[in-house]
Amino acid sequence: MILHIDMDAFFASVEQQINPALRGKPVIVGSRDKKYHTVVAAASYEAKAYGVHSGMSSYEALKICPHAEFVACDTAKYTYVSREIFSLLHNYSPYVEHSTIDEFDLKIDGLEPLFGAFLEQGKAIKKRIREAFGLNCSVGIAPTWILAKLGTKIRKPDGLILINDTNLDTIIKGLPIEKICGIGPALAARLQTLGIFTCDQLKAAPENILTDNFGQSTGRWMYQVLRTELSRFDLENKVEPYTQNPGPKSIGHSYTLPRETRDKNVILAWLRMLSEMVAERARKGGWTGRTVSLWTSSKNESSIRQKTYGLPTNDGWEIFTRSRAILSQKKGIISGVRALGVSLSGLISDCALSLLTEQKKREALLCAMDQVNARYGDWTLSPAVLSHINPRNTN
DNA sequence: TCTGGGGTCCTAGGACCC
DNA sequence: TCTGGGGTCCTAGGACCC
Repeated sequence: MILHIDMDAFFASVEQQINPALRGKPVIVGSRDKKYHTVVAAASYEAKAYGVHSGMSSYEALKICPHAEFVACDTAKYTYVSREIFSLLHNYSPYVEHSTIDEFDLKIDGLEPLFGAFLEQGKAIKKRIREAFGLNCSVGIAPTWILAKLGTKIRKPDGLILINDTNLDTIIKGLPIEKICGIGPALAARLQTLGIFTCDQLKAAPENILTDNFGQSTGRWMYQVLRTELSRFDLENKVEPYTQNPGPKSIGHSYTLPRETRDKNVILAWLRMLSEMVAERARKGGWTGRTVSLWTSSKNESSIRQKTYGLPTNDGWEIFTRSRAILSQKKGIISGVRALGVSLSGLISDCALSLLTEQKKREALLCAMDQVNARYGDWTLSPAVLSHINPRNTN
């Protein structure tokens, strides 16, 4: 059984806890330190009541909710609170996972003797988080991660639900397919052309219809996503949360300019800036990477060009040089630039690299030892611990 | 004054090697 | 004179998530 926790209006709620003057008021957390030219990263439930939602431009949000309090996004703050919640959850299960900044997963099989029935466990955790942080969350409990996640989504805010074979079909009856994590606008539109609009319709769809239309991978996933029994294939295909944090696959930064530009100097200045930001973060995390990607976008189009180099780097100048080279090739790079981004992938952990260096040093050492011994006779050089039985040692 | 910024995964085709 | 197949790496683009 998976117990999935999704914090309610997380960023906005943290701000309201830290600053009591914001409590009970509509709060908009913007992604940048500007009231306009940004989008809504999170909205308090008071703001949501006016139709404000994350992702919409703050300009639009302030139009429909002019008296909202605007707060700049402070990721460090939210990360701190998130880690605190994570460590608190270890009191409830030995298996806790942290999938995003405001979501957590607990495996709760076999814990009933300690904490009571599944719903009781959910209730206790919600209460504890509220007491400790003043924050509300929604909890979904189900045999698979995807169903637990669905549970939090349909019971938000402050929800609690247990999904199992007994109530699954009742719950998904008439539920729009977009509620499933992984089915966005594009897949939903394609499903709708097949006459599939709701979760119960999706569950009733024959597997071959889904695989014929969406391929083996996505098709099988769609067939399994609303079922409680999973095959090995499905366990490998994210119906379950990942078991351990595998580290990042890429590190990137991007920036949207106030307006579109063709000025090479402006573009290069930002390229340099973004490269340094990426490099700094890579070094901080102990990563180095071989592939540099340059993303450019204008009003109507966007493109990504990437190039893989033989040697990994986390040097800002080197990343800048590589991204500038991609820019100068111009193939597919759009001329007027509104936003641009630099990202480093093909990441290798610094540790692995230094292990590699250590290994190289050791190989060089052994090679040198062999050469000396070839020239001056076996056992001229040997490991110190062997000195007392060294055939060349007359003592 | 008019849309952010951080990611992940999948697919498909081309180049290249054995 | 004519023709295979498996595997890896790389790139571009699409879809999705918070």
